[in-house]
Order: sequence, then structure tokens, then C-alpha cells
Amino acid sequence: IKALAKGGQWKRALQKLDEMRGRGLSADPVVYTAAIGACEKYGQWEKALETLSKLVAEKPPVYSLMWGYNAAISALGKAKQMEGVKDLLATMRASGLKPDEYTYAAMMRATGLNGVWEESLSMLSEMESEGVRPNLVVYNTLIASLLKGDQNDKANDILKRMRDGGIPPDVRTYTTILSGCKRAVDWKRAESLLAEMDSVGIKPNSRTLTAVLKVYGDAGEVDRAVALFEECDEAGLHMDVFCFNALMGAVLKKDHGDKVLELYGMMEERGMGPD
RNA sequence: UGACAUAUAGUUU
Repeated sequence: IKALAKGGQWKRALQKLDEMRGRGLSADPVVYTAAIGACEKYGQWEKALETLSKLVAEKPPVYSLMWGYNAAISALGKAKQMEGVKDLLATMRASGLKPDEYTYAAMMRATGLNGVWEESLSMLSEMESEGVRPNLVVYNTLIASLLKGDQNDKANDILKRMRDGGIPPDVRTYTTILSGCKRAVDWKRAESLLAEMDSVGIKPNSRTLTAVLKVYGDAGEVDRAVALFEECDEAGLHMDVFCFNALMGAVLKKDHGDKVLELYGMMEERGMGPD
């Protein structure tokens, strides 16, 4: 089912699930979550709900239901079906299921995608009042949601809170925060974040680099962008098309057509075509 | 003994 989903065959993936059911094979939650994940990948949220109902109809153990509901919330969340997401959460609770970190992270992603960062924050309060400890993913998701709503101060508060709570930021946290450095003065903050990453031994990856290149570009610090790119390149960071795109975007702010063409050539030399 | 599943970050405003 997972292989079919990877190949874009979500319909056949769901048929396989039905075939299993038709033969009386019992509910393995892995199969259902794989099927719901396939629906999510291709925006088939109605099918995700349908698949969840099939799982529920089998009256499986609590942990299977948890996985199923969480996967469904994720699927509807990605499709921005907020009402459906809220219904699912309510149904979970009504069925005596206690939302866990996965549930809340999926809820925060859903609210973030819908631009309602206030609701992402409410989710944090809810989980805390229910005694569910926010983990790294929950914090990262919340920070991303807040930054999407341009709530930089609140995002920084959360960053502080995770540190105080003994959850050190990871490369995704830093990348998220860096991607929120949108004002012209923010490149200095970006540099101090990079220095901090270095001091705690977290290596920037291609996504981190892309985010910082954009920060420099937005700030008009094109030379710094080029310098950082070269530094990372020499350090062996694996560059992808996004890195090149971001650097070309930054360089173009100063209208250096030659430099852009040079970068484009370098990109092709490395076997990367334009996207 | 082993394999498999659900949540978070980057460019194109």
C-alpha cells in the first residue's frame, strides 16, 4: 500500500486495503495509517475519512484508533479542512481517546496552514491543561504557525519556553526561526543564530542555508549571501536546487546578471536542472 | 528474531 501510494496510485492502494478486508484480514493499524497517508499525499481527504470509518468499524484497540485519528487529522489538516479537523478532535474525545503529541502537532499544523495562529496557541494551553507535555515537534510546529502569522515575538517566547523546559532546539527549529527573519535588520540575528548552532554542534543543512540566503537577500546583503554559500559549499554541505534558487534570487537584487549565469552554470555542472 | 505506519522547517512576494 505504501509502495502504491509512493507511485501515485492512491486508488489502487485503497483497493488493496479493501481486498484485505474482503478476505477477513484483521485491522493492522499500520495498513490503515499507510492508506490514510496515501489519501493525504494526494489531497483525498474524503477518502481519508472513509478509511478512518472502516478502521473504526473494526473496533480495534485504543492505540490503533489513536493512530487512525491522528493520521486523519493530519490528512484533513493538510487539505485545510478545518471543520472536519475539529470534528475529528471532538469525536476522538467523545470516544474516550486522549489526544497525544501527534494529535496536537497535527492540529497546530492545520491551524497554522489556515492562518489562525491564535488557535495554535490555544492548542498549547489545551495540551498543558490535559497534562500532555509538548515535545520538540509540537514546539517546532507551533513556532512555524506563529511565524506564518508574523507573530515573531510570540515565536521567540515559545523558543524561550522550550529551552527553559529542557527541550533544546534542533535544526528544524533554527531553520524555522531563520525563515521568520524578514525585516532588513534581521540578518544580524540570523548570523547570531548560525553562530549559536555552531556552538551547540547543530549543522545547518540545505534548508537552513536556503532560509539564511533569503534573509540576506531581503536585507540586501548580497555579498554576505555569496560568502556564506561558498563557505557552506567548501564545508561539504549538500547543495540542492533550492539553495541555488535562493542565492540567485539574492544576487538578482543587485542585478548581477553575470553572477546569476555563473551560478546557473555551476548548478547544471553538478547535475541539477532548473525546477 | 525481523520488516512496515500517523505530526514540524527552506527558494519562486
